Amino acid sequence: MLTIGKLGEAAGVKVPTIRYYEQIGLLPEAERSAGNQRLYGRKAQERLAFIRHARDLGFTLEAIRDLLSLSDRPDQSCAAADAIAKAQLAEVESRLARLTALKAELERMVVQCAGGKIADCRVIEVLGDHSLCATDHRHPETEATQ
Amino acid sequence: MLTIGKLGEAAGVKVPTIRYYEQIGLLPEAERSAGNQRLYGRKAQERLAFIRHARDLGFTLEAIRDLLSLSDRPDQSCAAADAIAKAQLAEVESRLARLTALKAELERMVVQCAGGKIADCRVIEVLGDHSLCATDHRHPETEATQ
DNA sequence: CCTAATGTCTCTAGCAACTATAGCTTCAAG
DNA sequence: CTTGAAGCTATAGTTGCTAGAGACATTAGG
Repeated sequence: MLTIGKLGEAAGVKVPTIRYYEQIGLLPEAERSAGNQRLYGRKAQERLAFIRHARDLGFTLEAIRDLLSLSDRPDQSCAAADAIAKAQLAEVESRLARLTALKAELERMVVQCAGGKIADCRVIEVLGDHSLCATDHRHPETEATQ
Repeated sequence: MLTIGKLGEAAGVKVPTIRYYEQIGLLPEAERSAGNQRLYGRKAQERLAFIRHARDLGFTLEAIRDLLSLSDRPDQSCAAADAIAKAQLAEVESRLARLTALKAELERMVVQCAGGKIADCRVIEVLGDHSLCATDHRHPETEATQ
């Protein structure tokens, strides 16, 4: 059995984050030692690794909650899991497209800056006037973290 | 002079967001009408457009605060503005790289899912075991919004 | 066996950048 | 003159954590 610190080290997750996951019900309430400290077995370790990995892939905690409850029912169809992953892929692709446009615009800005005075600065000028932009990078939909 | 609603419409910014920007000092306190409603002139409109555009390009409010105070001093060197833009470009490039790796991994996951039962689902399986991954997408640095 | 240094406990508050709600006042149209 | 939209303030909620305070538990060394 691992203490919370060892578990965190093993999974690459900070201790308060583990307690937070428990608090929001993503991890079950841990067993406690005689002195009221949390103890974790292999199942908890796997579950935390799952969460960590899904977070690394950009899934929201809500999506992970769904994925976890799906993985608890191995005999069901995996269509739902597939749909969640596809949605995440679509999300990533859309952010990728957007970021690519941003990158182009920022590069243009930076390259054009001649390094003189603010009054002649392309960076400031372009920021003040979207019509100077080549691409349409106007914030298209709501974005998540990362 | 525009009311806050008209200003928001013109700039593509929601009304509470404008009030929020004023609250955190990104916009100056607006003039008020006899009935205590905010009124905005062209200068405020330009400033808001600047903020909006910079937000669209992914700059943080903190960076925008700096850029705005730079743009208020036209005779100074634009090196600082250039540096902020370059930092933002670097940030975008790093997120782009990360998202590209995520996309590849998600695609692999989704493609391999045969659409059977959860027990055989590649999506669930891969999430549970990072060593099944082709790329190393482990969260490398702290990420900002978008 | 005692002490000091960690580690863990709970609880609360904070971060970015808004968004939403409640309960009120003001304004513009008919 | 009335009604409905738009404005006002103030507070709380969102996501996914992170940081702090103050108290208890555990462990390594002397």
